[in-house]
Amino acid sequence: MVRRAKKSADGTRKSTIREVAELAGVSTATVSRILAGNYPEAPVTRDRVMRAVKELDYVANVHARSLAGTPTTSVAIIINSVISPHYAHVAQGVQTQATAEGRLCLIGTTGGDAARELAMVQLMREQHAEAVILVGNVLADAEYQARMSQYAHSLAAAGSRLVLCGRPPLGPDVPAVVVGCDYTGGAFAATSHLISAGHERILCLGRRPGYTTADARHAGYRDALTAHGIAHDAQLEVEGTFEREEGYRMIKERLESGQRDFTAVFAFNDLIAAGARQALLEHHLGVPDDVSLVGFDDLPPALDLNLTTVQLPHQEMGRTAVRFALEHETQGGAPPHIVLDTHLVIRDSVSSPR
Amino acid sequence: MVRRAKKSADGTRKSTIREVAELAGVSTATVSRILAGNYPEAPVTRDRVMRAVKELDYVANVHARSLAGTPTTSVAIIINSVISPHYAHVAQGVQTQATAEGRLCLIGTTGGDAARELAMVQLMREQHAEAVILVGNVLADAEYQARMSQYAHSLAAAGSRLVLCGRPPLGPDVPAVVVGCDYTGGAFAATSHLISAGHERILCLGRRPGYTTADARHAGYRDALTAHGIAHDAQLEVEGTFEREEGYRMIKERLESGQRDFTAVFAFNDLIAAGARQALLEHHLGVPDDVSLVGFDDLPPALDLNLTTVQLPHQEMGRTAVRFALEHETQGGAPPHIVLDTHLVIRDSVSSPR
DNA sequence: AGCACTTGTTAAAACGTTTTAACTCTTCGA
DNA sequence: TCGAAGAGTTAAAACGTTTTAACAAGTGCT
Repeated sequence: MVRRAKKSADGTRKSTIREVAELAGVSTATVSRILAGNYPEAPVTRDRVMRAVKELDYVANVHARSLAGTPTTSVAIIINSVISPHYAHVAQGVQTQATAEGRLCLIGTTGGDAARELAMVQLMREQHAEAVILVGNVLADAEYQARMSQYAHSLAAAGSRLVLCGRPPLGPDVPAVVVGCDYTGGAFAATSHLISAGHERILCLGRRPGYTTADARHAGYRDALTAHGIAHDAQLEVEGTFEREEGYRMIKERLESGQRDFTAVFAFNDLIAAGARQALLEHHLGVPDDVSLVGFDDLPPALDLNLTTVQLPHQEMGRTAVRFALEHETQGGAPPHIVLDTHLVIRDSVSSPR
Repeated sequence: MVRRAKKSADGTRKSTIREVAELAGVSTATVSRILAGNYPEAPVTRDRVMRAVKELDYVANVHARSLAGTPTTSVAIIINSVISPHYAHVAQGVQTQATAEGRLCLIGTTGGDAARELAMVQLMREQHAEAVILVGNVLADAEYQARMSQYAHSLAAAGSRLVLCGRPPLGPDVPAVVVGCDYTGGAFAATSHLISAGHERILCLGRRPGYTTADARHAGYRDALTAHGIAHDAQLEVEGTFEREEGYRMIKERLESGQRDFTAVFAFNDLIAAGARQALLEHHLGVPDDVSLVGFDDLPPALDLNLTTVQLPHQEMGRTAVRFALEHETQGGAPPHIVLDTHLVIRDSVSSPR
């Protein structure tokens, strides 16, 4: 019996493999094989099938396909926000590599909300994403450890894989790939650079105890001071988040209260540096003539500000995350922990103190 | 007969609705209904089922579900690159709205390559995305018209919908939603602002005949000159793409060849403005003291440069695209064409000519 | 001619859901 | 006491692929 194509309400008519088979006068198995191209096939049949496919504008139904065997391969990335340069760059790396490896890229944003993160992870798990990449700054407390372990196991149970990008690793028994970056080393280099120029009173902006990325940078800052025999001064370590407005606020508040007790500023990211610079300028302090400034990230604002900063391999992190997530998939063994390098980019925002 | 859960190679064990049903001592139909919650259900049964679901950490298989009825709902966005601020903002809007409407967001990048765009559209079509949103600058020639029409029909045939975001509309018979922005009006306002300040020799940067976004801005520029009775001078209209380096190049080449024949610059986007500004500074021309500068987009660099610019509703465009794509889905009628407004943001990069 | 391959094709059984139609109890009104 | 209506549940039929196992038909070797 000939099965007729069903017309749906809106007049849409998706063609099925059956119709193609009928039109070509072969079985569905043959069509499937010819399209997959992994079986011996007679040129004549092949032609007939291809012609039918063209004619019907046939596209295989992914859902049916996934169900039957060939699982759809996609990689998911979950970030705070697409418009933050750092996340955008990592996402670009993930997207590029995913495409290169023949995978589709799903993207979800959380706005920094742990509940939405959880929901997203669930969603991606339902979608059977091959890997779920979580990126970003986070409070690394016990609650975090527990939540991530749960994600990792839950995903592993569904045949997927958790990747932490720029987040602290979990235990060795937890099945999660970790891709990090030597933040501490970068901060050490940045601070050392200022010290070499003769600075000793270096303000650091963006301290946020408990948050991994901030902590790592702070550690590098302290290490550099120690290495050069300079005592650290807690008064010079200002707390704030990683946003432009915060950089502005931190400097502004300090200058307005008359604390002009530093000759250089190390901002924990370029956005903070941009805000800080604006506040400095408003107080008639030039960069680098009056105050030296070093940032972190080397993202768009840096170039316009002529900012000496620490370059991070943002895109490379994304690419690496995908690469290892998929590679590791096939092998067994302990999940890898990769650490990428950073390097200082010297522009024109540092000079010697007067 | 009791079917046992299959163990896959890596020890993974996804639980099926069958197992849940067995554990709860009911049929799969009941489990499905209780989870969907759209049917009468006895509290006792409900409890048993929910307990079983919890115990097995059961998550329904999307593919099976889509195949059987409830189609998975996702929205796809295809852009040049995630790291370009404009695209990132639109993508953020799409992501936000998609999530708000309970949809997943797929993302693909093309790098500006038409072939990859085609491949992406195919891919999204296979994925049964409810809507495919194409955003960005494009050469609006006949080939474009043909390609887009093909996309639109192909997607419509698959029950999906094409959305053009910041791209020129196709014919009225082509099933594509168009979300645009009043680029011409914005450019008119920007140019008028310069003219009001007393400028008559206004350089415009980023001309690119045939490319829609550039053309629209150019039209606004010309209109403003005409409206104020100033004759346009083709010598003042410089060709270039929408990148920072190009802005730098355009000004640099001009100044190095001694053509210091303008008092103001209208850059077709903020990146161009950033590059232009750098070149101006290198030639010891201050902004706005020596040369006035207006940009377009109001994206991150603008704030740091204190740039007067035209604000575009980037995120709103993304949100609107999703909203109309999904809304229109249910109704019939001609596909909508929405045009959003722009407005001038005045900062400190314009002054009167000396 | 008989046998063992290879080549090309197919019918039918998965895959894991949702949904249709049918079935069994209760309950209630007449 | 009967019949109808409703509540709760289920067996079985989709959904559109891939894949397994089986089967023809052709080829070369003895």
